[in-house]
Amino acid sequence: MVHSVSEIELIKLAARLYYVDSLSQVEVARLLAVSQAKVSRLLQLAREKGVVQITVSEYEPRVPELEQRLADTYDLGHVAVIRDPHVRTTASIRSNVGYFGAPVVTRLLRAGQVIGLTGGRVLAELIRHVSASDHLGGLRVVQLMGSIGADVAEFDAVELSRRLANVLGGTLYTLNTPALVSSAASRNSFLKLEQVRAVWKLYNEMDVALVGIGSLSDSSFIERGTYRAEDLKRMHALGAVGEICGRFYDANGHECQSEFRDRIVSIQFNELRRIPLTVGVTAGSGRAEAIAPVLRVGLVKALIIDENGARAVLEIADKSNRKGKKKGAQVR
Amino acid sequence: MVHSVSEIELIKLAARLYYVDSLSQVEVARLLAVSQAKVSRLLQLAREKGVVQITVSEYEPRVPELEQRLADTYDLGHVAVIRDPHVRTTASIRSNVGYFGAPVVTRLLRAGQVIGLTGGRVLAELIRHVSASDHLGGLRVVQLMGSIGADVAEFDAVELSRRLANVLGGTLYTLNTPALVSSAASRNSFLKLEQVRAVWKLYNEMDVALVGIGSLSDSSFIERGTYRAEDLKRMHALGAVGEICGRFYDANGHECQSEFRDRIVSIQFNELRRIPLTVGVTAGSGRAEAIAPVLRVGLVKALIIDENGARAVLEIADKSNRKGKKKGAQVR
DNA sequence: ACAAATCGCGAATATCTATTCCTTCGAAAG
DNA sequence: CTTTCGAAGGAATAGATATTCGCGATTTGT
Repeated sequence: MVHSVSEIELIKLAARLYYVDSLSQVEVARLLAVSQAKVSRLLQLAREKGVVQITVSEYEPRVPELEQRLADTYDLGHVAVIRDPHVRTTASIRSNVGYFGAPVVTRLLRAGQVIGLTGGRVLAELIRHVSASDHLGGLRVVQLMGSIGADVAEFDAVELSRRLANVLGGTLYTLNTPALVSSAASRNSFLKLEQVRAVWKLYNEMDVALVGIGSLSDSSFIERGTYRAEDLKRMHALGAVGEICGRFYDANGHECQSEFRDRIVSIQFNELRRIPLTVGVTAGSGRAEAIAPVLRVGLVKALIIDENGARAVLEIADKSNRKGKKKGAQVR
Repeated sequence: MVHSVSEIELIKLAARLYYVDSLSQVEVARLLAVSQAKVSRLLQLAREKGVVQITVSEYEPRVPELEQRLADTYDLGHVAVIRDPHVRTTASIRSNVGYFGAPVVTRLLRAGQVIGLTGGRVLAELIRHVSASDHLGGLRVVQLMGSIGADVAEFDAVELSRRLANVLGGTLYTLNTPALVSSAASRNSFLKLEQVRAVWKLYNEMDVALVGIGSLSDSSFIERGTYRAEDLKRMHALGAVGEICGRFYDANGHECQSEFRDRIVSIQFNELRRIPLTVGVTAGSGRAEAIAPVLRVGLVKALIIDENGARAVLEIADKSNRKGKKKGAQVR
């Protein structure tokens, strides 16, 4: 692919006519007596070779100020607060967090690590935007909880794990069980399965876990029919404010006792807490009450969140600071 | 059309995603929760507002060295030597000369002037590329010779004059006669027509004339059937080397005596020579022998020519310099 | 020297982008 | 409160661009 001097002149000429004089490629082609296809290729070369330079004034996709405050307040190692898009629909906020969160998360991972994943819509968006060019290799990607519905949804832990393993390079360790089984006994028999136990063992070797944080009001579990609205109402009465891996916890970050606790197939909080790096991935200000507790107790050690969500979380922190004992939180 | 801060952030984001991350507009639209149409508009704004800056490394469409040599050799006021394109077909060379020659010519013109035009394919290309944004107004555009064929071709003097008058703004003065009539008597009766005489009078007020320079070997006149190949052969035997406005001349730039001379309806050489600025527009190295004489005798005072043609003309100049008396030409 | 592989190109086509047209919404005027 | 105007944006579509495919030329390997 060597280009002669006159070839480079040709490229310059094409670039000049197209970008400066804004002729169409067909017009340029006529002028140069080549095909439009060739003009398209010439222009690509022009961009690659720097004959044409396109500079875009920097867009800052993150909000450093909020990141700093969150990191200070909850003593987090890594925080990414993703600036909200102009049009704030749930979907656009999610995909924004996914798009700009993906490279942040990717940079936390190293070749050969054991990575755990749950499901969730925001997490799904993030995984979608993990680029194949960040290939690491040798990962072991482990599913942290069973599947939510009978059918495998786009954002189930299995699907996300599979995609991550494919894109970054690594092996998928799948649980192949539902998230919620009919009884404690049933759960125990599941856990005895060789396949499941092999996965479970990896929980102790895990380097990074990526988890979604669920609220009681807007939950994938209801959408997918695993829990019913009444179930959540009851859990709420018991003090539950959020959910991770299908497990409910209260405002102090303690897991709630309930009929479900023994029927859920997923990593346990004590195991989760031992993982060196647990990254919460979430979007939307309605989640704040679910997020604050797990940050406070260190169940989640890093956070990818949207701008509005971040503000909501900080507001909660401020409130409890003002009236309660100033435990762990400090004003900056 | 005022844009808020968040609107500008939106523009930046769109530009960033499109130009830096090279997402398609549809993908950007999904991410921003707007339509693709809006993204297209945002990107346009981004370019207009300088959020995106596209710089193209300079392409030098002209060859200053050859221009200098031609100007020195023939004492020309204005010379443009247009760099040859990579692929040298007759068509691509012509359109190149037209494209880059057009602004040069336009810059020579002033509002209110009387401009004369002949026909010709290169001149046609040039006129084609005169941009409406260079509107001057008040021009009088005069046809310097009759039409070559029965049908009006793309590159007939009428058509070119009409277009120039339209684009730059001015009135068209058309001859409405054939270029070659059947007899001297016929010619005389044509010249007596009030309409024709009105045009002819303008020849004395003319500020600028744009003329093509024809060779005997490759002539529009043959293509259009005005002259036959035998005619040209005969003219060649009489010493003719070129043609301007349908009039033949020899290597010394003197008009040839011939049966045609009294039958051609076009401006005369003595009138042409009085015009303050006569611009020759030509392309192709085969024309060199026709070009050199008219430059030497000052029938043409400025030149728009392609690179190869320029070299050929200079070669002729060098040759006659070396063996003949060093009249007017100087080595630089 | 000949076959095989590679390259470069343009025609056809798939894909992406710009524009047109129309609807909606909100502000200003009546 | 109603009407009118204009701005803003999306759906449909016209128009432009990128990609695929296959062919012929050129180089490479045997």
